[in-house]
Amino acid sequence: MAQTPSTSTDNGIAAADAQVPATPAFSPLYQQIKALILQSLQAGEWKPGEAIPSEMELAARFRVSQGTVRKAIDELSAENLVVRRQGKGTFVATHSEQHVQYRFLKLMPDSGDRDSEGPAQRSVLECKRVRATAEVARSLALRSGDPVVQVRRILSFGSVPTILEDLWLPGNTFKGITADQVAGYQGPTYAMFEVEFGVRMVRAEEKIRAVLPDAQQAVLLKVEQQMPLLSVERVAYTYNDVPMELRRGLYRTDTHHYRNELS
Amino acid sequence: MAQTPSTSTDNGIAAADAQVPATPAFSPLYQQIKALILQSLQAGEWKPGEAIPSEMELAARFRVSQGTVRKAIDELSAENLVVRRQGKGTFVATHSEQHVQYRFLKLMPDSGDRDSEGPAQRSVLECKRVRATAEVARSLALRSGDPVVQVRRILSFGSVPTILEDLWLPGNTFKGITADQVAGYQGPTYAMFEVEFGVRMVRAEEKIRAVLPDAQQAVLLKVEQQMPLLSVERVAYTYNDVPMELRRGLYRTDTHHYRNELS
DNA sequence: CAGTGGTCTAGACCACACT
DNA sequence: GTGTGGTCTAGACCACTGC
Repeated sequence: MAQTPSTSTDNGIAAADAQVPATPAFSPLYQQIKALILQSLQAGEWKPGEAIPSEMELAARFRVSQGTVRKAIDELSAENLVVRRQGKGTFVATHSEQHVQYRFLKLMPDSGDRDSEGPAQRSVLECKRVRATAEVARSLALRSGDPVVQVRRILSFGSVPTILEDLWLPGNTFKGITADQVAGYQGPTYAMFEVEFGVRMVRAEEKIRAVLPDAQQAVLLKVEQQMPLLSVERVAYTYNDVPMELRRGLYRTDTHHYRNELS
Repeated sequence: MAQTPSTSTDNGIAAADAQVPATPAFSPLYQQIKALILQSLQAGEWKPGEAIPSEMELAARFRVSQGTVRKAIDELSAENLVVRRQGKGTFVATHSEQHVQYRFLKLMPDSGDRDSEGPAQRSVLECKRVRATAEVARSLALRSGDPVVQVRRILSFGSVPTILEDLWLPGNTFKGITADQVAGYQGPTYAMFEVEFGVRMVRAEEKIRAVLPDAQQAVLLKVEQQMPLLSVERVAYTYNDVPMELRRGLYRTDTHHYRNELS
């Protein structure tokens, strides 16, 4: 990693042959540093909420300048993997105590903000071991029939059932998860995943549709079957784009709306 | 703007009194540079698609180092106001010829990508001068009764009507807009706004709901009234967070879905 | 006070695009 | 080759936090 301003453009890739590389495979130093920090993050060298070493320390460890470490951390920070706090340090991001609770939930009350309606009440209807259907397996990069945990729950705001959700989790990683754990944990469920299973969700993709509930769904949400609902299918990923959760939600949108910012 | 490493922390804010400032109002140099570049962008000093001066030139103009200009442009680039191209220069972002056509349209075909289904066919149903309702006025920061232009159109993919949209535009800025302009322009409508009216949309907010169409909407989209549709209400903003368009779309989501990425 | 992240500079060199 | 953005360094100083 040592590299002075007058170093060659070698890049650490020991070419076994002198053929013209199809891809130059040029990767700036700060990207390599970023990858190394990412590895430590992934390996759990620093736990969620903890501080990572200071920029100077990391610079010394990797034998690069502070500026290079800085640029690496800049990107990690932009990806919400890490949070900088001036005067204090850089901390591993966490779904707990994050000033943005419910980072992945975009449903907002039509009037007021999320604080004004208070926290959601959760009631877990089911939490059972099942085998992955072809569809679930595809989303979670498993094989059909692999063990998964399915959780069904309802989120209510002001005692009005608003979200009906099904979660599918890889059975091996979430071995022994119980309904009580899902229902009883204080704070976001993704925070519980961090504490109890060491799984940190880093990003997610959602596919949104308008649908009508089936008979059972209508009963559970206490709405008529003619009421259109938002169907939100989410796949959440840990590090390295490994999918770790499939979630299908039905949202009432008569008093709430899904809010999105485009740029 | 001249500031050497040993400059005082003055910051250009000539304090009229010595009271303790409620807000320190500290703004780093690069933020001030960013604001200046933003002003030039807004004033139209460089047109969409054109190159802005090189980093070295801007550094000389503002009497700061290249690194400081660089950080200013970094943020403008992150906000999609400007596009950097190594070896060529930095260009004013545009909705035309942007490799990401339809930057604000998140509706995707269920199978394949947007290229595979080809461009949308547009048919403009209406384009008329009206007076702003209270609701439209609120969204566009106008007063009730102010002149606005309302456009209604249908977007079809593979000759299947998929989106029914109403657009409201401030009448003063979009004076003289015609249905032919909206329908006939090659490329995104937002690109037409840039070329014909000098209006560049920079960001947008959307509120999404599931709804059933009324009788007229169902006829126009050629769907049954029981088919749930996505209602997408968008407010698009120019520079300085000035709202310039209100758009209400009804999306079919039986063959398409609204795609969102969370992080 | 010391330690952290944040800003700014000056200069060198690299990768890329055009001519 | 020239000019552009992109990377990297070294060092200084500023702003914030907590001891």
